[in-house]
Amino acid sequence: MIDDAPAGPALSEPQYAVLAAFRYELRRFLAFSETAALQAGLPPQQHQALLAIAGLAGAEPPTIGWLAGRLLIAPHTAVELVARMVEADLLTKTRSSQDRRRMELSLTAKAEILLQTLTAAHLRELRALEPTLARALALSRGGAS
Amino acid sequence: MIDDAPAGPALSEPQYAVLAAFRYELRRFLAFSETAALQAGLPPQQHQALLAIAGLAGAEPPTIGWLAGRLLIAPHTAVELVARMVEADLLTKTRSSQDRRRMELSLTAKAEILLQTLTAAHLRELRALEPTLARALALSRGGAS
DNA sequence: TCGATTATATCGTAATGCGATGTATATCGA
DNA sequence: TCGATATACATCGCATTACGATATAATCGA
Repeated sequence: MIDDAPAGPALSEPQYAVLAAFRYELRRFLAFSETAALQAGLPPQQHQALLAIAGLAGAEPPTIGWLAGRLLIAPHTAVELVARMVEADLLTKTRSSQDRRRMELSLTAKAEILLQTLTAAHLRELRALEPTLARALALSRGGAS
Repeated sequence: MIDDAPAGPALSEPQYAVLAAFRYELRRFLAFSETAALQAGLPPQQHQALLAIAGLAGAEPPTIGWLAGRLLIAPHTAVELVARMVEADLLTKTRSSQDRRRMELSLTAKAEILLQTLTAAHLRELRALEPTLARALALSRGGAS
């Protein structure tokens, strides 16, 4: 085996266990979310797009580029995502009159209904998962020297 | 707009904003993790497999089916993942003598070195991100009736 | 007004997980 | 102990989705 660490102090086994547990809980939450979205008829990434737009408090209307930033995807990937969502009657896309390069996005009534149900379910799940997640998170924080 | 909810009580805008913020922070952590793994030369899912195995405290040696359970993927997907990792000299796969159906997995020295560096970086990142994540998590919990 | 930047769009490609299915081994009941 | 069933791993083809490279239109600064 290896006695000495090549890139820092040796990590104890509990640190791997704690981080692994945190990632496992994260996966479970994300898996719940994906399943819930799919059961509602939404590809998971489309659900995230709806949530990001609905959660935008500011006065600025969301655009494709803004959505890409929130979802951490490339702008041209957001273009394709939005095209699928417009096709599915989840978003409307209108060219901005101020800046004719921009496309302003807004939720359709269908999207709002879907998102409302999904968000309620997510908040319930998060309340159930929160203690475990918070504990794993706290352990991770305190786990290293 | 919609005054009344079709599937439960109406959700206020702040609830969308809070949940959206939580998911955004989650994405940022996961994006950090993927980038860190790739920079170390590991596909992200292979990194997760290494972490899951290293974090296994029990005496039972990990198998392909066990790994599938921890990663929340189908068993045959884990088969393919493990095959890629054996090919990349990250795992060894030996048939169990107790149950010749099972394949027992263990990390190679190369994998241990990679994982140690990655885990240290993740724990650092998690310490930095923890306040924001914990706050978003707490808000989500308290956000619904 | 011209070059640089920004915003969106298109096309081909690659990675990865799944469904359907197959094979070997183990286990349980009569 | 033999056959039915369950378990564990494996293979193949397919679908989804994001990316890289690239293109076009609109805006902005000097």
